Amino acid sequence: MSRIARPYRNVVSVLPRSFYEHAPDIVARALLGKLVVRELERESLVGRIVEVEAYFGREDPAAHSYVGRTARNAVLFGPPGFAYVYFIYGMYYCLNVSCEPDGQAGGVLIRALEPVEGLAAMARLRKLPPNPKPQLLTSGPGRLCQALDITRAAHNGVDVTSAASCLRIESDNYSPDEIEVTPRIGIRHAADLLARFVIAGNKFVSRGG
DNA sequence: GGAGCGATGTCCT
DNA sequence: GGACATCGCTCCG
Repeated sequence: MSRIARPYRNVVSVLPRSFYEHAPDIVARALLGKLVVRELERESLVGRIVEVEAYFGREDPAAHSYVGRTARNAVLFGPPGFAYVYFIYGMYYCLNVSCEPDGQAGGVLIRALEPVEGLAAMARLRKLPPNPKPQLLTSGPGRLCQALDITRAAHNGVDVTSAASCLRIESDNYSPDEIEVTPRIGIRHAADLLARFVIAGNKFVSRGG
């Protein structure tokens, strides 16, 4: 029996805004292995980032920012380190983090987490029976938003660099051994661009893990 | 285990 | 009106 209840929190700190002030592919790679922390009323839900995709600004036909600034995508054009949450296929939400300096569009889509803390609550939020296969909780962009109760109304524009935020990204100084790079998934335009980054061999990536 | 498909709301043309 | 950075279910092997 360990005296340390939550060893992954030995040295945990929220990532500063400067972490996100770079090109989306740079930030995407760097986000692998970091922790998404979602504070509920009574408990914390935590997952480790194992799969991400970079979406570039005005030059990327697959990016929401390609068409220029609109009401929906405004967060992508704002300062770095803010959550961009959008509603897709009439049913699901997807979580991104804005990057690049203020005024320049760019973002990173969080596609899969390895669940770390709060698995029972995640299963309830996903409306799954108790003790499901953990891969069903947070492997996939729609799934992880459901498991962490992330919605556009509550979380679009939230500052993920604030320690006081109910949705933030932290580091416990873990860094993945090997990173795999592939084309992005589920898009029509620029489908050949190598902008998807996964922790090699991780069982919680959304496909082919 | 993989291909096919329907569900379903919002945004921009 | 059409597209959509998805998912879970069926059917088929």
